[in-house]
Amino acid sequence: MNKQEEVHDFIQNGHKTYLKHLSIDCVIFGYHEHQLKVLLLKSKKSIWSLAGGFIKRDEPLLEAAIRILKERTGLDELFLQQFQTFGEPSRSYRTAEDIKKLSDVAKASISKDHWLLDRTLSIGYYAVTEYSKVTPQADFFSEKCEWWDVDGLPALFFDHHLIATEALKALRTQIYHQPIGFNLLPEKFTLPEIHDLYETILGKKLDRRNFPKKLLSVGIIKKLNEQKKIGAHRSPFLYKFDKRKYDKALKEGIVLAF
Amino acid sequence: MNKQEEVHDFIQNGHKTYLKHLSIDCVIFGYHEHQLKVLLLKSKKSIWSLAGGFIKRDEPLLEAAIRILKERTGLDELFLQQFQTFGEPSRSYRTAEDIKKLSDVAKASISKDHWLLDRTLSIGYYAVTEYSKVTPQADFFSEKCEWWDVDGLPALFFDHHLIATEALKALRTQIYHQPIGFNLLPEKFTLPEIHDLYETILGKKLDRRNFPKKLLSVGIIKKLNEQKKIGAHRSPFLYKFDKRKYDKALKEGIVLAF
DNA sequence: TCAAAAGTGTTCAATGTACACCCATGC
DNA sequence: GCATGGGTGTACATTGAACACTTTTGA
Repeated sequence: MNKQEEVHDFIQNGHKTYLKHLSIDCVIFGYHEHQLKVLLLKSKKSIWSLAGGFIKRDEPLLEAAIRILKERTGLDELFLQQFQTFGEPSRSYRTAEDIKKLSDVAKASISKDHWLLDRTLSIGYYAVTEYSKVTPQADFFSEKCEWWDVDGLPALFFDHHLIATEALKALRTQIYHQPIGFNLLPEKFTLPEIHDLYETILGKKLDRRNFPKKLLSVGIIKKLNEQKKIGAHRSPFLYKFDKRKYDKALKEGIVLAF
Repeated sequence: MNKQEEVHDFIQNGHKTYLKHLSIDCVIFGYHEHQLKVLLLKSKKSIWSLAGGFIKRDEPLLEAAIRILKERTGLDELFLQQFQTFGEPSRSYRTAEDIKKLSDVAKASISKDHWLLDRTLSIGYYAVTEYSKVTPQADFFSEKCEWWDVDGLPALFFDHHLIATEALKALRTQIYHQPIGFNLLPEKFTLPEIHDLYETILGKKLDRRNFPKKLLSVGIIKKLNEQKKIGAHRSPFLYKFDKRKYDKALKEGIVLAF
């Protein structure tokens, strides 16, 4: 199927594949060079939106989120977290006009009870990734797929601005209580690297000398006897996560104060 | 409509009123005399379950949760919190047999595509209430409605045991970051009363002298110049919440350590 | 030898934790 | 006067926060 056929098929037959009234929206955060970004999509005739999708009739919820994420980023094994379900009735009213923008299906063929006109609740997930790992890939709906600075998002579809804001809040709360970094950093990483990750996500400066104390004392990261060559400067030591303690902290929660 | 007719109508016509594939389950926690309980319902031919319900086609999600809660407890203005959405496909498969148990509708009238046989995702909310304020009230499905000790729940419907466990985890996490007590305690309450509330929810002893320090230093509670007569013992002072600071802490979050 | 980045430890302040004796009340 | 429950403060330990100079590296 070519792209146009795919869209057409989705509009005509999606209701046979997907659950009604429900969608998933993923807020995909990417960090890079001290910038926190969100991956947004845009279709030709429409506005920017989060990476979203529907849940297949027999698909586990988490698998659907992973699938949607993979369709957008090509990555799995990201840090992925359900954080809130959005259910205002007004959040999602589409018009036949909106659907027509998706493809050149004759407007007449969109009946009043078309499945895409239904009220939709959306289950919000957020993900975090190192953004150079991701090749933004527009899917069959979308023309563009780009990273936007979290502090400068454009006008967004529906309530996606609210979803993005809540996701950021949830991520920043979470980072004080769960370790983060596995799958976001290389297997062996330096203190400046992980320090940067935390500063970027929290959007604030963290003292360079105090920062690693808690992670080390909890045992989540371990210093290795190796250094990384970084060119014209002093070689930083490499560290790695202690997966056992990391997972324990993930499960039981920790209290960090930065 | 009498009860039997209501059930019948719900089974036959519910799909016109409610959203497909979606439900809400409320884990209603009640505390009383240092015991933390959960309100459970049981229908005649079935098993114990959480207080659940469906979302009306144009009803905001939160309103639906409030409505379901009110149907069960007669109370509104409870501490009510969305915490997770459950979406395993296997979580909710009913059989025509299950539906028949709800009423004496002829089994033959339950077609294979009956709306109650659909896969259902459930949005989990929890609530907390002082349990003497609640008159457990069986609804039109249920025969019994009782408080069960959180540590001794019976076998539960579907994945309701998981939902209850996750709710308790969420409540216990939340209580370290948001104030709780408003609408759960009388307008004026004593330190022993609020101390008891926290001990009951957390399921552990908290030092009587250290406990109020943080709440006082953050200004969430204020000491009044009045005492409560409690009979044969020394009269404890009354306190009340500073609603402005309470709400601020609710919104911005706090860090408590007990 | 210089510029850029990374390594490292101490002091002080705030917070958390442990702990026990006296007081009020009603019977 | 006694049993019960409530009121209260201090000392110590832990944690967090602030802060600057030295070392390494390659150009």
